[in-house]
Formats: sequence, C-alpha cells, structure tokens
Amino acid sequence: MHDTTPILVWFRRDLRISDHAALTAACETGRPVIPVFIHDDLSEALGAAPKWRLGLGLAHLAETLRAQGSRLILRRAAVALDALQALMEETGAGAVYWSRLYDPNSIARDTKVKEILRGQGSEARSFGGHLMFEPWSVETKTNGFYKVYTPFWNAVKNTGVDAPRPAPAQIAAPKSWPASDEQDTWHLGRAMNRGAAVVEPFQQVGEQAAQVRLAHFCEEIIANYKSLRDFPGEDGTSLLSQNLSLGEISPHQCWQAGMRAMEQGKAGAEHFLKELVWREFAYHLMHHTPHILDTAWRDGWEKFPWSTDPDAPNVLAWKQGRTGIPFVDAAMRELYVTGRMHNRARMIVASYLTKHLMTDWRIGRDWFEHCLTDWDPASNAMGWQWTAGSGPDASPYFRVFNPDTQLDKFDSNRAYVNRFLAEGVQNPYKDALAFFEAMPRRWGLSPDDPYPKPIVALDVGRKRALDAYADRDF
DNA sequence: TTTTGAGTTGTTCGA
DNA sequence: GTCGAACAACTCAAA
Repeated sequence: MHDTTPILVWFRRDLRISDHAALTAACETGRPVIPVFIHDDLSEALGAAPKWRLGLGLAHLAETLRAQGSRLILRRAAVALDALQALMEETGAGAVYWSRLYDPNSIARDTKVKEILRGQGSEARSFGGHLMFEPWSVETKTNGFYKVYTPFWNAVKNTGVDAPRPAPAQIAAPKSWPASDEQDTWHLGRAMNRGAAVVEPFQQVGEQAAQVRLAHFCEEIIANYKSLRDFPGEDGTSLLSQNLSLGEISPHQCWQAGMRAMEQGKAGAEHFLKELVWREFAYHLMHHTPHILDTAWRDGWEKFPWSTDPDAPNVLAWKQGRTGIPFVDAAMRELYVTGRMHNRARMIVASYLTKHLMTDWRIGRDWFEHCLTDWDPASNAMGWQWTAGSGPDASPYFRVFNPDTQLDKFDSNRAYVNRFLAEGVQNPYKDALAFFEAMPRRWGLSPDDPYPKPIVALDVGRKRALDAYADRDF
C-alpha cells in the first residue's frame, strides 16, 4: 500500500526552497509535505540582531512557500521534539526531514530527535546542504583533520561540489493544514528596540534577493574581487554572508556561480571560492574541536592575561565607537547601523580590542553575536580566536593591526570613516546619524559631541600587547 | 621517523 | 616615497 502520510520538513537555518536536499527528497516521495519551523530554546537564545533577522527570513520563506501553494507552519516549544511529536500526532505525519547543522547544541538536539523518533517507528532523516564539504569527510594523509587553511583549501578545491538542485516543481499540500502560530507573537525582534528600523534597509532578505545579489556580484564585482574586497568604502564584496548564515542561499549555488565566473576568465573569482571555503574550514574546525566556540583553541592561551571585565570603560567605548580611532569607530558604527561589518574592519576592531585594549576575545565574540545579522557560530569564533592569537594561524605574534596605517592603505579617501562617523563633522552622512537613532538612549551620545581623543595611544597599546605576548610563559 | 617548507589578511625601520 | 628585511619560535602537513 502506497504511503500517503505527510512528511514534515523541519526548517532551521535553511530558509530556501531551491537546492534544498531535504525538501526535494520529501517532494520526490509524492507524499504531502508540511514545512515547519519551530521556535525552540536554541532560536530563543540567539543574539538580538540574528534573532530579529531570523524573523525576516522566516516571513519571507513563508511567502515563498505560499506562492508554491504550500505554507510554513510555525510552532513555539522549548524543546523542538515536543512540537514535532505534536505535529505528527495532529497530521498523521510519519516522517521528519531536515538539513543538518553542526554546532554542538544543534547536534545534541537533533541526535536526540532522531533517536526518539526512530525509536517510536517514525522516519527521521537529516540531509546535507549547509556545507559543501562535510567536516568529517576532509582528512589529511594521516587521517587527521586540518588545522591550517591552505592545506585544507588544497585538499578540497578539486574534489568537486554537488551541483545545486532546482526548487521542487511542486510541493504537495496535505488534505488539511495544522494550526500555526502567528510569528508576531514570538517577538523575535524585541531585543532590537529602536535598532530594527535603522538596520532593516541594510538587510537582503530571502533567496530571491540573495540570487539577485549573487548574479550582480558575479557580473560586476567578482572580476576585481581580490583587490576590491579589501576596501570597506567600496561595493567590493558579495554581501551574501547574511543569506548563507540562514541558508537563504546555499554555498553550492555560490560555488557554481564562482566557478562559472572563473571559467569566463574573471580573475578574482578564485578568491571568492576561497572565501567560501573559509566558511567550510570554520565548520571543519568546529566539528573536530567544538571547544573553539568557548575556550582557547591553542593550549596555554587560557592563561593569557586578558582583561575579562565586559563592563570595562574601554569595552563600552569600543562598542559605542568612541575609542578615538577613526577606523575602529567607523567600523563599530557600521556594525550597529547595518548589522554587518566589512571583513577588513572586523579584523581591525578585533585586533584593537584584543591587542591594544588587551581584552578577552570572548567579549568581542559576544558583541558580534549580539549585533551581526550574518552571525555564524563557527566563523565568528574562528575569526576572533584567529585575531587574538589563541586560534588557528601561523604566526600571530607580531601581527598587530595599526588602524591608522590601515586607514591610509584601505580607506585613503576616507569614504568609509566619513560615511559612519558624525562627531566633529559639519554635515554628517545619513548612515552616521542613524547610529544615534539606533543606539540605546542610556548611552546618551549625540552627533554634536566632540570626537573623542584616543582612549589608548596606538603605539602604547601596541607595545603593551607585544610585551605581553612575548612574556607569556607557554 | 625525519626532514622540509610553509603558514590569509602586518608594521616598522633603515637604506 | 619606496623597498626589503627583521620581527620568535613553533606547528602543521606532506614528502
């Protein structure tokens, strides 16, 4: 007898319908498909900006599914398993399909879901799609995992990436739909307060927008990506991180577009592929050494004398963009106003916090997690540890970014700092003023404030950091 | 097992 | 202003 019970497709960080292995597999069975998102304790624990951005993505996915004659069923449950079981009970669904995630909390949740559902005779299947290379499938010649990027890149670059799948032609609806929560009742944007209205115009929500951007990027930008990407005042990057973070686009789709550009002889395309592989590398590391999320990846670095006070005045100045160092302050304002930060700027503010201010990298990690709409657990942790020196990298000892030197090199016309800094400026740009609408009122800052003097002189901070690195006893 | 070459993204100093 | 060298020693990955 042909099985006609519905399949639940459990969406999490895969908010798209094209190149979606789980959805495609569900549709190919010919059975009815019930797309579902469960707001559980893990999504509740997201930072303010990523949680708010998730809400935008969900609303968009719901719309996309509706256009296909389907729906997105929303449920709130502390434990996702409870909601899944309730839905299976209500709909007679005998199967749940989903796309795999790789952070320890998601793994713990999903492992248990799979175990319990299978134990009760239901089908529970996880699929790839979030990554091009499963973290356990890439091995060194001695069956270890990679700790250095370049060998990792060499190991994967020619192994082939699955071609992206088209969206399913049809998503069969169930005879009747189960009840759905109203997304508004979840208040996913509550912690954004005044910020949401400011940040929203900078969001590129949903798979259609992501595809449009990818096409534009490959048409107009990618050829010069290798050099352009270094200049935060230029439109020189893909801007796809927020979409990759929520799975509104798949890395396979990006890879294919990048390969095509490379075949067209666009010189910067390979560099784009390399950046995609950096994301894979971060996941590779998180899989093999999940402690990278919370503790020093390298032995000994827990003993390093970081300042660990999250409420220190220097930390507040850093968050507010009031360090007196223009490149740093502009970058911190960009983060607050747009929900993202240019890659080079991320390195500079991270270097400044961990070196000039000698502050624990976890304080920076947490602020990024609070503010970034493209927040990704693996990339964020790896990036911070890389900069701090406690993470995977070759020789961080003498690498202290000088934000003023960087300004001369990468923002020599001051396009970036002018765009985001208001203090001491005659007619500040719109984005610079927007910060004062978005920030918490208790900060009490005004665009009419004078621009601050450096809270730490760059040469003093640099020397202190280098001395501390040299003196460490491990 | 040992050896060899290399390691995303920098800065400064002196010629 | 431009350019090359020095800035530690170590770890990693493959030969």
